Amino acid sequence: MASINDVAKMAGVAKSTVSKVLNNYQLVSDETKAKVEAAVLELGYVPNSVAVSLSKKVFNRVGLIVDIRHNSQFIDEIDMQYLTGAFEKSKEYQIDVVTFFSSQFEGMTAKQVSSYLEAQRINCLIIYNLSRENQNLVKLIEKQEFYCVLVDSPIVNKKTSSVTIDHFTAQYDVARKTIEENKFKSKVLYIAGGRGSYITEQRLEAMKKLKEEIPFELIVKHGDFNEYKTREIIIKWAKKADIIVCASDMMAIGAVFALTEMDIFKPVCGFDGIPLMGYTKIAMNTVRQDFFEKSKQAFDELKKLLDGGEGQHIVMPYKVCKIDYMDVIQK
Amino acid sequence: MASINDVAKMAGVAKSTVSKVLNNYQLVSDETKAKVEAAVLELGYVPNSVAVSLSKKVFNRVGLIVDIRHNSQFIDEIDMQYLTGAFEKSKEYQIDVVTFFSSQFEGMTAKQVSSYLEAQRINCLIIYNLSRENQNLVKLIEKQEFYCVLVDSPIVNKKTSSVTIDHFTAQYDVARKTIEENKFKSKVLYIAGGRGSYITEQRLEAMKKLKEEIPFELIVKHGDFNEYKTREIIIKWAKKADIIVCASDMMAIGAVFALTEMDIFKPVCGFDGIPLMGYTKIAMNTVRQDFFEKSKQAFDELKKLLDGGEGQHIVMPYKVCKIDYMDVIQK
DNA sequence: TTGTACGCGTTATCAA
DNA sequence: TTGATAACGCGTACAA
Repeated sequence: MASINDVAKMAGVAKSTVSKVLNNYQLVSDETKAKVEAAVLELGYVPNSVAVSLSKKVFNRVGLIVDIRHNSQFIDEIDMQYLTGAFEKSKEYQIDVVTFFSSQFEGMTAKQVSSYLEAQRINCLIIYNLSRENQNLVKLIEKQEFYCVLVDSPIVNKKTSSVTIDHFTAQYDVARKTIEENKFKSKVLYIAGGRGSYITEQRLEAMKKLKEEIPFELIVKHGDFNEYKTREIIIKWAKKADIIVCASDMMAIGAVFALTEMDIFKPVCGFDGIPLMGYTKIAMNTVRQDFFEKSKQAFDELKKLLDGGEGQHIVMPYKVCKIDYMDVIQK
Repeated sequence: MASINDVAKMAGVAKSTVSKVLNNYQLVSDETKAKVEAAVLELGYVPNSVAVSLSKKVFNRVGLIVDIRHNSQFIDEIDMQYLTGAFEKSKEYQIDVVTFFSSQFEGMTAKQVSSYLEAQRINCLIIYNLSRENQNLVKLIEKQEFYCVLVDSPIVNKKTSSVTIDHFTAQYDVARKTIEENKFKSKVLYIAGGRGSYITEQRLEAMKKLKEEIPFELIVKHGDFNEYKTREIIIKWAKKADIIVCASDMMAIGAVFALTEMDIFKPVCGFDGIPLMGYTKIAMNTVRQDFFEKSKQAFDELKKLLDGGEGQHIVMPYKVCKIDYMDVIQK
């Protein structure tokens, strides 16, 4: 591993001059610049990022906080899409990332979380699907000690941006479509996500608006994005409903499988558009969003913040459609 | 962020003394030790890892190389299990990890890969499911410039360990069981994985042995672990076979779905035991292995290498069984 | 047992 | 336009 000293020696200049060339200072003659660049190429010199960070006193490291729920053996593909998107961007920008699971922070105070992250030299966060119940993280964002980008939570301040789809309109669209496609629709069972999650609240609001417009009787139960819990709700409540609207595909899959076992049929719609849906061979309306792209966008926003930009709100597109197995496996 | 100087000042000792206390040197009086520890606690001092690495000249960073295939929208859960296992251990050992996709290194020379990794201060690798065709990585391992742990590739040297299940016996077991359960078994279609993959070769050997023992006619086709390709193989060859043995669950799922569409039934067995299988509601024999655990074990082996141990070969357990939806969602 | 001084690889400042 | 030198925070030989 060649160091800056080796380059300086080979180019016959001082190491501070090498540093200037590398960091694009103005006051360097073309001649010495050329000499230095030749030496850099010859030695295959790459600056030692550790030393750079020590000297500059800033070490940009991004903590990715993913809300992986370990209550099923199946690891949510959504989070995987989020992570791969962020990994890709981290390579592009040459910024280190560290992955965390939000469960890690439960039971800690905001102060504890903050020093835990500081100890790992993390100064930025991308938080996916923050729950309002995660008080410590919410406080962290308010304190603005870290640069933050929130995916699917509508908080913005000077150091915090937000990247999300319009959950309200999306839920409205997919539910309206499903309800209108069906003959019996006087009773709708809505299986909401986890209490405290921002997206849960927005989606629930959409259902309430739709209820006024159509109208119908709305039964709301919380499935907490948990397939098994949804299953139990279905067993208990499905008979009372004409149509079942779920706030996530995972819950919708749980609902359909439970209905099948009960040997009754009710229209169901989901939310997310996950590829797994293709494998279940269930054809239901859902909201398709590009998690990979959303995560990449989030990283771009983070980069803007690091470059001195102010926090802003970004809205990404979605599509109401069905997920087909053949489309999924062909890419 | 308190530094070692702050601690020294508060404790009224020299910073080198603080360092000694922190690094558990023997020759420090209990009295000063107590003073220093009190100051550390008081200030919430955590050593600056950047400065530590610069000073020690070693920066342990692990590159995780996963073989995510982007030829399907569905991201392989196996890799996700591998990554989460490694992430968990990285926190336990306080060692940084960086995730790479093997496709990134295709077309690079061994030298290029090596300096690319060096530039990122990576000195360890965990490589999941290495393909023999990835010549640059194979050379890297042989050169022993990095501490390596290979998951599912049987290479071991001084700086390289291997963690794997017994693919030969596992493939033998599941195929034998499936064949014996069935009446017609004179022709077996074996859909192998990617050419060049170590596991592909071991599993294929098992089929050849079995063929001699039972015996039956063995037709071998390469599905490259690709579901879509498997589909095409099935459409072309399924009629010629009594039983279909697949070298992975993803391929097995592709096979079953294709057979269903062709409206013919043939027994199929898979390999891996992925939770996705539960969602397809297909009941087939497969080899269940714990990817999460395998990855954690791999990290443990890496730690041993870093602590001065020699490379060794670790064999993990597996189980021949079926994957049930209800088991999957309940955990 | 404690403290001093130097090195690690880089950037920033200031004098030449 | 260049070069010498002091930080940055820590570990460690060596002197006290």
